Amino acid sequence: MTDTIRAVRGMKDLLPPESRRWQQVEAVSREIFARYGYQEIRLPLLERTELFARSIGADTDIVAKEMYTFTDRHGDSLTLRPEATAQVVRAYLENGLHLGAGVKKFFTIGPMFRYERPQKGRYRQFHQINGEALGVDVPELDVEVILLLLDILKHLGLRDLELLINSLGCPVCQVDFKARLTIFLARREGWCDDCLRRRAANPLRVLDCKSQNCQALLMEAPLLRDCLDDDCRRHYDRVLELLSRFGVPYTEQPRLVRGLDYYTRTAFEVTAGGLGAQDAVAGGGRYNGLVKELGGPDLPGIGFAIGQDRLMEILPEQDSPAPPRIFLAALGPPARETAFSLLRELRRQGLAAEFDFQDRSLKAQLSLANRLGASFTVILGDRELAQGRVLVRRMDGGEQQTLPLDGLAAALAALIAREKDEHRV
RNA sequence: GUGGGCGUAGCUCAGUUGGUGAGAGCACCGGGUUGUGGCCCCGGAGGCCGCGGGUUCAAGUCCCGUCGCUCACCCCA
Repeated sequence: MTDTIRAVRGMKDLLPPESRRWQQVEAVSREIFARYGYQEIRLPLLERTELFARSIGADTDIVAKEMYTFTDRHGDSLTLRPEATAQVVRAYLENGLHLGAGVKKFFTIGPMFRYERPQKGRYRQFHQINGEALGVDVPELDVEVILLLLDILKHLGLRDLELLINSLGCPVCQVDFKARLTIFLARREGWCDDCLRRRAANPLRVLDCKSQNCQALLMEAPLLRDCLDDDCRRHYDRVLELLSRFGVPYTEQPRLVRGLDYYTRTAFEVTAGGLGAQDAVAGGGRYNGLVKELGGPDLPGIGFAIGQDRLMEILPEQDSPAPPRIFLAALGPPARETAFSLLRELRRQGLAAEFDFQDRSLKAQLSLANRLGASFTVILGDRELAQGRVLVRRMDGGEQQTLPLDGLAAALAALIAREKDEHRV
């Protein structure tokens, strides 16, 4: 168009009716979180840059090139959060939540920011639903987190999801593995340019290169799971055992590495069709070194993030019935006066009511009522006003009845209640 | 950052080898009912054809540039 101001690249307006579906997704999530004993925390969108630099890893793409970072008026370097886990840990420590014994379980929902080229399923402002459990490192908790995640997705009506899982081991295993992998990578020829770069910076990333050629070369690469020490091995085996026992289908993905440096042991991803190249709807894993890294005691943690924008893309259609609405159609100034008062009265009764703020013909008003999905329209003109009555029109059939203006709110409430009962049957 | 595709009405899109007046469907407004919605019929409003430059007698159509959107790479949710 002309030079009207547009939304910033990679950021979108969320409009009705879609906004309603987002609310529904969030409501379902909250309900399932509550069932599993996870409580909501709401966190700032802005943090000191150092928090992310230290937790996510200075060499990761997120930190190296994707953060929205700026200096505030005080000279502090601040960053719009690119992910939630680091923040959750920060809040956990800052508020002394780690001091009590046992597991602490949280969830948080909100926007994250990464400066990337937008594409399908990837935006500069995107939205995550996060679950985090801190303080205990037992395989049962890993399984709980995965079950929780799958439960949410299932309650949202998603099917045909695939759970990919791997163990990244602990830092000790990783040192061993990286050494072996580095040797392997150096001995082979034919890596793509990106992998040559990764080989130097972070060899683990070579593992999930999408180039067919590199994947072929990787067929004989050492596997993380062969480098796990006894504890990590036992932990991983137990996770898999429990998943099997609960009948949760999974696919072991020995080359699943994930792009944040803090992951240890269990790492997982949920993928779905229909998302294009960005097919991960959710991902997560254990982060046993993170709390300590951020200055706290050596406490473990595990969590996941659901990509809400991607989730919305694959959500099955399901139209929720519109709430019953009453529309007030008024003809002429005196009737409009009465109608406006009546509008307030109906709403005070808890009824959803609306009227035409433009003074238009009855025809136009009924047409509006129809568009809004009103179940009843109250018609109020001079004739009705003179008799102290109104016409009440059912919008689905068109039958009309006359009701006294006195006590109209209660009468309509009764009508609506009966309506609801009938729908339930 | 790199590459492909696309920018015509609020939305989805037509627009033939460049050739009188810029179109359709949906949505919107009005009429067909003196005070009665949906369906139907009639009418109306709404476009610097993304922007700038060039070629040409003539550009929505061809060329260059630019901005934007989109998909993909990188990487992740």
